Amino acid sequence: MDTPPVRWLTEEQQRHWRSFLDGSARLTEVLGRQLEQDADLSLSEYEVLVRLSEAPERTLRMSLLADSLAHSRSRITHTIRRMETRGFVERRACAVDGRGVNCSMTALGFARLEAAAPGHVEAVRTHLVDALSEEQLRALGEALAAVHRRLGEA
Amino acid sequence: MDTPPVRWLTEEQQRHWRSFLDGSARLTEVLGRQLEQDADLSLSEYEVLVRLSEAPERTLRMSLLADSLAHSRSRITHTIRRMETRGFVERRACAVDGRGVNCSMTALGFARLEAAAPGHVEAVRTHLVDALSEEQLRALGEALAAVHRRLGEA
DNA sequence: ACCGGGTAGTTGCGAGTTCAAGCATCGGCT
DNA sequence: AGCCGATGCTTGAACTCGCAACTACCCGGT
Repeated sequence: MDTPPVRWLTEEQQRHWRSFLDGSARLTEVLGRQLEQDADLSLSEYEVLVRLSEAPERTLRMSLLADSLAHSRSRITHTIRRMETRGFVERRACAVDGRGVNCSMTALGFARLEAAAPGHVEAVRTHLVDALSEEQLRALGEALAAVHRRLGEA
Repeated sequence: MDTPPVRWLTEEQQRHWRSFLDGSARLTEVLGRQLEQDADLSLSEYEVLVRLSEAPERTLRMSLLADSLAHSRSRITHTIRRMETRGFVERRACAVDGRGVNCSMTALGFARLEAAAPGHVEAVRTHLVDALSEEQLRALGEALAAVHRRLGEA
């Protein structure tokens, strides 16, 4: 009835894991900073706008927004409330489900996204896409897709 | 004198970039949650303890701690202050540089790290290492190492 | 029709992070 | 020696986010 021995990581596994932790933190940090400075948007606000811009009617339910961004519901509520006071989005009750709330992007929000996108894409290129070979980028994406699938199985 | 056309990402590049953003957020989230619940430590507190445990005398300057974790100086100050009140670390003035502060891990801090490590390593295995092939993990680590190098060149 | 458990979203508060400002020290220069 | 910009670290306020509690609504079973 004793605990099984700990299966520590090899030195190499540890190195990769730390590279990931460190690199991803730094990467999202510089991308967030770029957006903040050039477009006065946080990375999550930007992503909210992107999701809305791709949705039919440029409108999404709060919970879909939350799920697709992997954010908590309360986080989305807070974020959207702030964006609403800035005039980028608006909320209205959902007709088919009395509990639901539809969030849609305003023209102002769309304009802000259009203004922010080129600089952001350029930054993603500089710091990620162009820093890697095609294979590396694919491997990176697929690895994290696998991680995501695994998480979903729980 | 007009701006060059935006070099948008291909659909595939976009997919990989989003996988990365999404997957890394979810991964660090579950790992942080595991630590929080099982060991009452945040992921950054855990990493502070790891760095200290590996340092000579189990002691590091505040700024080295900050740099090695890619955290802001004020973030480290706050984190260490909280950990100090919990008895995990202590600070004392640096002898050779009057401005510096040495942070060292206490026995209590070391014990806490030892208690937390097995569960954390197990979680890293479950959600990352065992979810990927050896090549995938290596590719992941190397990709982010490359990103890190590129960031340093700026 | 009504309960009851589950879902959608919001709210207040506490914990953590950033930002700007500040203090002390260092080290090169005159 | 004395200045002065740079470095190391801290502080307090503003802000973001998670948690738990709450309201409102949906839907299945009775």
